[in-house]
Formats: sequence, structure tokens, C-alpha cells
Amino acid sequence: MVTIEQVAQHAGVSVATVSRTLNNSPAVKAATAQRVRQAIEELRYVPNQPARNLRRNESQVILALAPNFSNPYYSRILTGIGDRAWELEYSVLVCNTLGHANSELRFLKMLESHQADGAILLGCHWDYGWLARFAQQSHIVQCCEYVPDLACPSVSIDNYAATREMVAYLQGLGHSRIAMIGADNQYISTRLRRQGYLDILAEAGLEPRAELYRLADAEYSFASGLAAAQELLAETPRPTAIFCVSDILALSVISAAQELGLDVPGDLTVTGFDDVDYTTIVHPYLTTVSQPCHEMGRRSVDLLLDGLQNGKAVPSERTFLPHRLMKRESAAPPKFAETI
Amino acid sequence: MVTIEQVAQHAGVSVATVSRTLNNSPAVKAATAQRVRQAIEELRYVPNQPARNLRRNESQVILALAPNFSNPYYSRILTGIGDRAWELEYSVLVCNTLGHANSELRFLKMLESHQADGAILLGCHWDYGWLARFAQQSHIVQCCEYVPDLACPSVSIDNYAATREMVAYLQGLGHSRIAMIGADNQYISTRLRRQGYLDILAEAGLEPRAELYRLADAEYSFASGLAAAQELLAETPRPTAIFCVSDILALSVISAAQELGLDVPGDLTVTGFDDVDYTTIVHPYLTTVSQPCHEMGRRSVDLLLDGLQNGKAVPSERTFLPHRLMKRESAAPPKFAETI
DNA sequence: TTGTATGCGTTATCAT
DNA sequence: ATGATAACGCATACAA
Repeated sequence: MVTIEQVAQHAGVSVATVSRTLNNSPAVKAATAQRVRQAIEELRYVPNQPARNLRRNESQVILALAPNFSNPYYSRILTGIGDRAWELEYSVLVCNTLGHANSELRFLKMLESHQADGAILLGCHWDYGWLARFAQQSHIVQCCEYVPDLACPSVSIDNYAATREMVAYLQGLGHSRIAMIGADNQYISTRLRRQGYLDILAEAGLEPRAELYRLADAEYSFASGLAAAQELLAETPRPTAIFCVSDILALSVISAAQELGLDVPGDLTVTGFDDVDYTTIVHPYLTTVSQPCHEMGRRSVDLLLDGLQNGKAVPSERTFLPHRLMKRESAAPPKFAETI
Repeated sequence: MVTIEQVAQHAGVSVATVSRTLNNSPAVKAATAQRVRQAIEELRYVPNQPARNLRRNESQVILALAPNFSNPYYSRILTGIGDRAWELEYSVLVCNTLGHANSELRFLKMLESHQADGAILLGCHWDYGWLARFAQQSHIVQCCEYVPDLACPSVSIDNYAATREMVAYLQGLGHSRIAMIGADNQYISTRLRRQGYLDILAEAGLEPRAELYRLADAEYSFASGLAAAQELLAETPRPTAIFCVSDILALSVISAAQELGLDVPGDLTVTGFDDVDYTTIVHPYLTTVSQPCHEMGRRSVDLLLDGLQNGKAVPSERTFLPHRLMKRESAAPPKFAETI
């Protein structure tokens, strides 16, 4: 391995001068810099980044903790994070936590051992105490999900508003028997969507009915969606619309409906959430809420590095990015006037 | 920050002893080790990993270069890589190359700057010369794709055999007018699948017809698959089966067929490749080739670390893992006897 | 403008 | 079994 010292000898200068040249210090004469650069070229010298980082006490690495990378929703955010980090010359260590708290903890400990300068969390457990500790001692930003009372910046859409918009749209279409499939987890998005659904129903003077609210599992799995859908479609009278908290769940509802010979949206309106890839692969194209995943990832990086570079000053604690209601084929007015 | 020195003072020993304790050296008396551990506990000492790495000249990090993370096929492999690395206490830097050669190069340079100990490549350009250089100087393994004449271990399925199996299965079903949608890239998998298709046709005494072989774009995009499918379905006589080199392309064919009022598999047999998530979301469930993505990822890590730890001795240059033919709903015998 | 010397937090060599 | 000390490769305060 060729070191800075050999470059110095070859160029006939001291290691300090080489180091200055490497770091573009203006204090080095152009001619000298030229000689140094030539020596670097000739010896094919490549700086040892860990050594530099040790000295500077930084790693140029950020962590991105995600419950999985199979979900295209997370994939997109991670892509955004990667893109922005690439531009800013940071590396991103993508950590697949599998939703396990102990995995999250082990990954976050890389902050303490100086293997990473900061972390972006996309969905993380918070009921263990250690999250608050890390948020205090380290640079962390939350993306898409956030813990309400955690002093840690976040980037997400306004889930409450988006849900209200979607359900109001269904009401506008003429639906009043609107069911919902939520998820069996404690994510803030899940809670806000549930609240938005309940509130908008209440405002329309509709009593929320327990039998119209079902839960898929924590990971929004297709199978659990199918089960919830089957229960919902067995109700009498049947709901005329089903609002799902994820696209994959909406697809499972469509599947269950077709199994029963029901036409979507003719006999049943179905809506999803997130607008991931497979919403427009098969008809009916899904009516859903589009999240700016890529941009959310990018903003998270910017927020994190702001904190890293300008002390701990973060622009605002909660950043909400605009969502979009994607009106496509899976939602339509109910066929017949309904009786409640 | 608390350092090894402070721990040493607190425990009344030298830094050497603390270091030995940290590394479980048997040369330290149990009682002393106990004192040290207590000091570590009390001071909440966390070793500085970069400093250790500098000294040991390693990083405990491996690179994983993928053309994107959106494709669930890559996601699964990356998950396998991450899982195995986690078990072996390595971190993985997931690099989204976007299929750009300059991105690949920049990421691979992290090997030279000691930011990573090795790399796993899932699809990478090889026509620039530098790949051979890295393969020589660094520890690299190729996963799912490989460059035939590159002296670098690889893990993949046997694409040629898998394709022959699939097309033979279609022939067994009674098809003889079998079209293929390939992809406009130079991946070894693409080339072997094409060759397998041509060979098995030839062996059945069928002349390959140029109009039955179409190309999707390099990334197997749904849109490009749709275009290829439309061309194919406009042929007369129409092919009775279409073999696609990716599941997403198969879905696009089904979509195009339905657009024309054709039933799959009644009027047209369609098969995919990879067996990713969305093959069983909507009917007809896709007949496809299943790849052991997760295991391929894991094996890549094992292979890489074997090379890292036991010198450069790798068990074998080309590792082929078993694939599986998934016979589901999208393939069936042709409706009518055909005339060639 | 450039060089000398010290330190970043470890591990490892050589004593004892 | 333990301690003193020299690296590891680089950046920087201070001198010149």
C-alpha cells in the first residue's frame, strides 16, 4: 500500500504539504500542488479513508434502518436516501431490521462505536427507552413514521389529511357504507389514518361501525388482507367501499371480491395507499394516495446532514411533504342507492 | 468520548490488558478481566471501531452493488446478503448503481480507499477494463450474473438448464409455436436463456423464427414488455405460448392479451422467470422459474468472506444453485391442434 | 508557503 | 500475566 509519506518523498515535500494538497488547502503554492498531484498520479496513491476519518472523528457513513427491503415503499425511500447521499459523498449502510427491536438496537450501536455519523429510521420500535437515548446523543431523523413525543426531526406526509381527503372523495362519490382495513401495528401512520377515517365519518353524521373496521397484520401481508376482506364482504349489508391502508391490501380486497364474482368498481369500490409499482399493472388500476417516497428519502438525508454539519440546528421538527390523491379505476359511485 | 486509556486507569491496569480483555485473549487472568469488564460497564465504554480497523487494516464492511433496489428480485438477494452479513458481524454498504458504469466504478473505488473489504456484484458492466483490475486486486464475488471469462467466483442458477426445462415443459403441453421475449442487455442470464430457448427448439426440429423472438428493454420494464407482447400477438398465426425472461414481462403479456380479449391460459400460455412476489397476487397465477434468491445472497457472502479470511482460496469458480419450475395457472395445453 | 511534531484510539511486539 | 511503547495513515497546531 502506498501512503502519504511515500507521496511526500516522491514529490520532495513533507507529508503536511501532501495532506494540504489533498484537502485543497489554499495555502499551498500552485506549482507545489502540481508536483504533488503528479506524484499521486505516478504512485497511484489512494488516501486511506478510515485513517482520515479517525483523525477527523467522522465516518462519512449514515445508517438507514428499514423493517425490510422487500416492500417497494421502503425500496423507493431507500433509493432516495442513496441518491442524495451519493451526491453528498456519503455512504449509506442499509440495515434490514426485520422489525426486530434487538436488530434495531444493534444497528444503532454503530453510532456509538463511530461506524456511522447519523441514522435515518423508517419505522422503528420506540417503547424500549433506548430510542430516546440515541435521539439525544446522536444524529437521527425519522422518515415516513415518527414517534410523536420524540425530540427528533421527521419527514413524512400528513397521513391524517390524506385519509380524510380519500374518504371524503368516496363520500362524494355517493358511498356511505365505507369499510376500512387497517394494520395491526402502532405506526403513527396507521393511527392517523384510522383517526382520519373515524373523524370524517363522524363529520358526515355516520356512526362508525365496529364490524366495518378490520385489521391486517403488522406487515400488511397479502394473506392477512385477504382474510380481512373476506370477513368484510360477508357482512350484510355489504360495504360499498373499502379503504385500505396499503396498496397490497387493496389488491387482496380486489382478489377476494373477484373470487366472489363481484366487479370492482362496479359492485365494490376499493382504495389503497402509497401508490407503489403494482398499482397500475393490472386492471382495475388502483385509486390510491401517492407519497413522494423518493423525495422523502432525499429530504431525510439533507435534514440529517444539516444536523451533522451545523451543530444540532434542524429547520423544523416535523416536515410534511405533499401527497396526491390518485383517482384511477378502482373507485366509482355505488351502483344502487343504499339504505343505511 | 471514553477511550481505552480511561478504562485502563479506572481498572488499574494498562491499555494492553484492556485491549486483551476486549479481544478475549486467554492470556489475561480471570480476576483481572473481571475488573476490566466492570470498568467498561461503569464508564459505558464503547470501542472505537474505526481505530481498531485502522490498526488491523480492515473495515468489516462489504459492498453490494445492485442496478437498483426497486426490483424485488434484487431486493431478495440483498436481503439474503444482509442476513448473512449480520450473522457474521459484517456491515453491508448497499450501492445503487442505477446501471451506470461510472457509479459502479466510484463505489468499487471504496475498496481501494479501504472503506470496504470486499464486494458482491449483482449485475455490473465489464466492458471497461477496470472490472478485471478490481477482480485481481480485491475480493469480489458475482451474484446472479457473471462475466464468463472473469477470474472471480460467482453464485447463480443454471439459466441455460432452467430455460430448457421450461420450454420443454411447454412443448410437452403440446405447444410448438412458442415465442420468447428477451431483454436488450448483455447479462449472461439473458444470453443463456436465449440460447436455451433456441437449442431446445432446434432439438425438437423446429426452425427458430425471428418474428417470434422480441426484446424488452434492458430493465425488463412493464411498458417495453407490453410493446413486445402487442407485436407478438399481432402475428399470424399467433403464437400459442410466450416464454418471458422475467415475471414482470409475463404480467405485461397477460395484460396485453386481456386487452385483446384473449384468455390466459385458454387462448395463450405465458410463463415468467424469477418467481418474485407478484406472481401469485392476481389470477392467473404465473407459471415461472423460481430462483433461490435469498440463498444466493447468503452464499455470496460466505464465498466472499472465505476469500477474505483464508487468503484467496475460493472453493470453486462457478457455483450453481438449484432452481425450481413453478407450474401454476398461466400455462396449459393449446386449445386446438396447430398447423405450423 | 512549507516543515516538524503530536495525536486520533487501537492493536501488537517485546520486555518483564 | 502484565506493562511500556511503537506502529496504523492521516490532519493539524505551531514553528519557521
